[in-house]
Amino acid sequence: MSLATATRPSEPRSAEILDSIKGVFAAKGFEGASMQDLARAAGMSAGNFYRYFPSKDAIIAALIERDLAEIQHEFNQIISSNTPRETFRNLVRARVETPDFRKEAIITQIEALAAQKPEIAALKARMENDILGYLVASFGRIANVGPDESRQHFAAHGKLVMLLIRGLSAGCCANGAVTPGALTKTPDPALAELVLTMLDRTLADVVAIGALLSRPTFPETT
Amino acid sequence: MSLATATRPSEPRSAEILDSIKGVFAAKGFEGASMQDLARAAGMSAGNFYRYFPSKDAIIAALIERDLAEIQHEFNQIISSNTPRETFRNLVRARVETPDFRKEAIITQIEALAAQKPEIAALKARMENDILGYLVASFGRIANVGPDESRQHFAAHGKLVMLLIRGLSAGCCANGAVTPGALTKTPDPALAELVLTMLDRTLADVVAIGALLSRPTFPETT
DNA sequence: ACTTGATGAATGAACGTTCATTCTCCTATC
DNA sequence: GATAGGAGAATGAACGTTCATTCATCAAGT
Repeated sequence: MSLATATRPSEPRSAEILDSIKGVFAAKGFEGASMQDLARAAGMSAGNFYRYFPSKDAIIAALIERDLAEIQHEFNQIISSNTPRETFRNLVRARVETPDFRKEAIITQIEALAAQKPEIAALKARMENDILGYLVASFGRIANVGPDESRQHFAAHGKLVMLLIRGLSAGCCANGAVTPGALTKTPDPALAELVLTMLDRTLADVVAIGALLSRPTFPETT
Repeated sequence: MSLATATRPSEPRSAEILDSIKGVFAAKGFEGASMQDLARAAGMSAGNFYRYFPSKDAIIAALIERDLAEIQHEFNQIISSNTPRETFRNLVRARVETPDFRKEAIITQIEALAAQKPEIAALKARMENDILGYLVASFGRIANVGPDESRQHFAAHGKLVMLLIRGLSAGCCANGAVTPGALTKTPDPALAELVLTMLDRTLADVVAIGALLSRPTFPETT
């Protein structure tokens, strides 16, 4: 029976497969990695691979989905923390000092793919929008500001933070050798320090704006 | 006589062709654009296209080369200016407020391609290195500091500036529609303002460090 | 024996690149 | 001025390869 897609394999198995193929995408790029490569990395045949992902595009879609879930979990830590600002800073520092190179390389691929495949572009847009939402919510929590006001005043700050972190992490993937060992590069420490300073300044700005909003003595802050 | 590669076409013609195909690369991506697409955009046949560029890779190589020349020219304006700081800020502002979307989209493609083709990775590395060199030289000029000291103290600042500008410009290419009209998007003005603020702060930092270096009262600045 | 999981060769489309051929236009000769 | 010759410019069909995807077949468990 080839119709009706036989049976749907288990969810956790798909997650395992995603883990085992991340490296291939990171090293060879989306178009550079053939389905044979991916199946081999997953330890199965090309045909069987299609029981887990209906197409090549679906693989990156799944990767995005999974990343998004992880990120959401991290932000939940911040928002539910008693010391949100410290929690935020710790998570940022961890991400800045030891970035996940494969993840960043894959995001680079997704960015390029978005020009070619509208579905990927939509996924990417949703991912960025979601992350921005989490960031703005975190800022609201840190600055003690309601959701609406937070979104209104901190959206640009959120984008700036995304820009800084992504830019720093992407920079250290500037490899050039296809050798997998070259992916173990750490970002320029001096640059990382500067970026952290900028992040601190941005957080300070956010808190200051929040303080102004709480005391509506000068409501002219358009 | 097909041997001896016939004749080498003129340089300016190649530049014209690059102009006419930039949009195709930006809209469809590097792998998404076929040689037929590119030839059609250039108004010639596929075969004739190869008289101008020996391979698909060579096209992006040429694009990088040309961009680099333009950028070098802009930085020469800064370095040879009597008011380098103002010139710098003006050029940055122009780039931030009206980015060249096609150019940014192509850089996104190059970044993804670097994972796949070592030659492109090398070109990309050279491009980034050159731009960093120009930035550091500009900072040296602005802060009145020699080249060696500039390179030693301002390298990270240069990388930060690259990160900020590239991140902002790349963000507004977050299209998703393949429709060419969608490329006419302007960056979030609030974000652009924040980025400019960050750039000003960085420039101020650079000038402050330069002032410290001129007066070697406290040489402990490791 | 029958279902389920897995295989990997086969398929067909798409692509970069090549090349035999045609077209265009300039020049030299009458 | 008209014509023939020839060289470079341009064409587009064809080639060989690669690759995502499918499917007939097999293996193992019950």
